[in-house]
Amino acid sequence: MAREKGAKGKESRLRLLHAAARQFAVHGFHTTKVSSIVGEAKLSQPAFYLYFESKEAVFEELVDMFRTSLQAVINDSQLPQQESGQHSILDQLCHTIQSMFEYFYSHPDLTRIGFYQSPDADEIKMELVQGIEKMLRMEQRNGNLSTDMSMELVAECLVGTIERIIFTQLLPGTVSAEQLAIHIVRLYVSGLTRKQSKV
Amino acid sequence: MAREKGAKGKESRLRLLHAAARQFAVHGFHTTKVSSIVGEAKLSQPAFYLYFESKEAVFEELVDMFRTSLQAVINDSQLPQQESGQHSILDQLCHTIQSMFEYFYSHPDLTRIGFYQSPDADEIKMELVQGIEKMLRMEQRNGNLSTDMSMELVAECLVGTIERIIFTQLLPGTVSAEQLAIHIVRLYVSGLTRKQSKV
Amino acid sequence: MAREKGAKGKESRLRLLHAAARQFAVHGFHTTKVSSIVGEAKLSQPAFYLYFESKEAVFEELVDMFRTSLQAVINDSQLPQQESGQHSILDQLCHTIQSMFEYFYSHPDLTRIGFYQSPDADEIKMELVQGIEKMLRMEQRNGNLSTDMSMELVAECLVGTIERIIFTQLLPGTVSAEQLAIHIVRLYVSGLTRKQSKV
Amino acid sequence: MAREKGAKGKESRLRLLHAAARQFAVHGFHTTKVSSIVGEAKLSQPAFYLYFESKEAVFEELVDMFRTSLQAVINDSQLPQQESGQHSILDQLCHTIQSMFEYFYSHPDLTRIGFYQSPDADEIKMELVQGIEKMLRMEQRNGNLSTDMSMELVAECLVGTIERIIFTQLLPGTVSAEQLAIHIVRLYVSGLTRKQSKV
DNA sequence: TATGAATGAGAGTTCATTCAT
DNA sequence: CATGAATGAACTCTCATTCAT
Repeated sequence: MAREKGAKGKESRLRLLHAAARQFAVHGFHTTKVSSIVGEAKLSQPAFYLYFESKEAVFEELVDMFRTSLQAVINDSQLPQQESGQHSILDQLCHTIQSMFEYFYSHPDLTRIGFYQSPDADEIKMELVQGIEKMLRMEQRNGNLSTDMSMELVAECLVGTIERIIFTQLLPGTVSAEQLAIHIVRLYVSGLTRKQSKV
Repeated sequence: MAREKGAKGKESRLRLLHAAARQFAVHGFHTTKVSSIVGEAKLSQPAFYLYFESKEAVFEELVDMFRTSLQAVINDSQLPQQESGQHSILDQLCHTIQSMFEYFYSHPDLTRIGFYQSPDADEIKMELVQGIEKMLRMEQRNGNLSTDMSMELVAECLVGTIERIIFTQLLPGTVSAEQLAIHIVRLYVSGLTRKQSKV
Repeated sequence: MAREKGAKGKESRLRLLHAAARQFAVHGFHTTKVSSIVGEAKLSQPAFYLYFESKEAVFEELVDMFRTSLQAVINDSQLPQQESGQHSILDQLCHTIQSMFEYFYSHPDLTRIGFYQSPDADEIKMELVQGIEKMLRMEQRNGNLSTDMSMELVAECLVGTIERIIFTQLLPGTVSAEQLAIHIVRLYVSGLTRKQSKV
Repeated sequence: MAREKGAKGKESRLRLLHAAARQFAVHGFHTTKVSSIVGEAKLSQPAFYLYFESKEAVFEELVDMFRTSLQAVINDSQLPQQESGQHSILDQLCHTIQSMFEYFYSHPDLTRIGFYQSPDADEIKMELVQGIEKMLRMEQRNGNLSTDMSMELVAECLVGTIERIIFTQLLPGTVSAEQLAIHIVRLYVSGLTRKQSKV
């Protein structure tokens, strides 16, 4: 199976993958018919099975792509050099969130699939929570954050926020990734009370 | 059709409704088979159609129940009249959220359906956002909240948080509705910075 | 599955079973379509799955019926009381073979399936060989048979003969079960040479 | 189409033929996929259609090879001219059967196909029956065989035996072609009764 | 001579839904 | 009020076969 080698084959596979992502994102797994996928990809149904084992298999492939990319984004964005100097509080977190938002924004279908449609969604979000929790803990250790809240709970809250914001603000294009990241971090850091925040 | 009256009929209908809620909550709409619903309700398939027009119809009925109840909870919890003096900031919000959490906790299946499974989930959450936004605006007008953040955005963030917290903290029973409400509101009001809040 | 209880259900199941036997016997497993089975049984395709798990399942059920019945025939026909007196040589074998022939004749479809179409055919025939070998050994011990041939080989030969004779003589109705049994046993006992046999 | 000439072409064709024989012998016609045949032959699917019209066509070609060869074996082995005196009874038959066994043994795949898998199997066996019947009749006319049995029936019995013995004794290599031929003929000629035969 | 890529046709199976009782 | 029995419609997947190179 999947003996394809040449450029044409790879292109067809990609077309199918994109079409599948679109359909799954919009209609969900069950409502998406293989026939619509191949329809959008302008191929016949058997062609689908030339490149994928089953409808489930493509779905999983897409979910894995999302999952892997998301992890990569988190890891890669963690790099910004921690200089000795005064980077304002939580720059790191803000930067990571912005990077994630940028990824989500440029992969809306995968994001919808990975966050909404997949049975693994919970797991994926858990991983996200853990990543964020780690960052929060670090800041906490650095003395930048209050010690009387469970950072795990805060991370959960933040992930919930992120998740929702993606679909109501980011993907519709209402607000930019950067703005969104800034707003959210400021909110979480300083809260809603009058005294101005410094972020 | 066949508007049933007797007690037995009503009971059967209820059994089906509960069974459906359970199945939908656990397996989602498409994966839930009418046969499993009637199986759990210890009735036959035709009996199902004696009480409901279709599989979709029960689902919608359940979603509507959730939607309506949620609205009621919001409205009812809004009542505690603001007495004379200084009730600590955002008591109202905290109370509302706690009431909601209590409702969610006692109706986990409906909650899962209304928040996760339903195509109307977005709408329902929007309504929730609006309710919360209204409250936040009021506090803002009362001078209790910073004016340099969009209360709409904050409401969105808060709803995202609530939504996630329900499934990871509340329903598993890890934290009580009251505690959860307090924590969340404190987080949103005071933020994560060192200086302790008094909420 | 297969919740059928009433008389009508049982009758439908039987109709399907017969139709399946017919179709499998004539066309073999792969060429037989579920659509032809239900066609012959005057039912719709879903009805088929009301009574059987799959096309393979019916097939196996039929094979098992054949296998079991065949064993039963062998066992039951082994009973004829061994009197002290002179029952002519190999009466027992002859009687068993005749009983088998009678069964085959009255269940031609099952026989075709069990002997020709089933992947288990080899096993079934092996069982048959063993049954016959046992009888031959008994006669050998009784001093009725030559000791310089492997009874296992003879049993194999005999089963081959039986198998073929069924389809070319018995089922077409050319020769009766009784006549056939007598001829075969006589042939195997006395051989083809001039000196007359006494059977 | 495309009557190929070159050596490479002929070799590819042969490879396919062998692969097909193997696959058909093991899995039967329907379960054998063209893809497995070309897989075993290390060629691509279109290559298959370069040399054969269809899956059915190869199958028929193989069956025809078997059928023709078998006839040839029978005819050729009939040659050993009956010399002067008393060649022991049924030497001819024994020799023919041995020749056939030798052919079967060296062409196990074709044999399985021609005897088991082909729809023409019945016809092929009928031809075999006729060949053997002719020989038996000749011996009968020569006064070597009893006259009170139908030689047609005996031929049928013998073919059944041969058929089975091939797959349970010959092909597994348990017994040699020569030994097998001797045993069988002795059995059919002298039977199972005590008085020893001299064949 | 050979193949990567593609497809038409069809099979088995599932499921929500209804008929007859 | 309830069910055993049945079905229409649809969907996923397979396979022999061909096109274009």
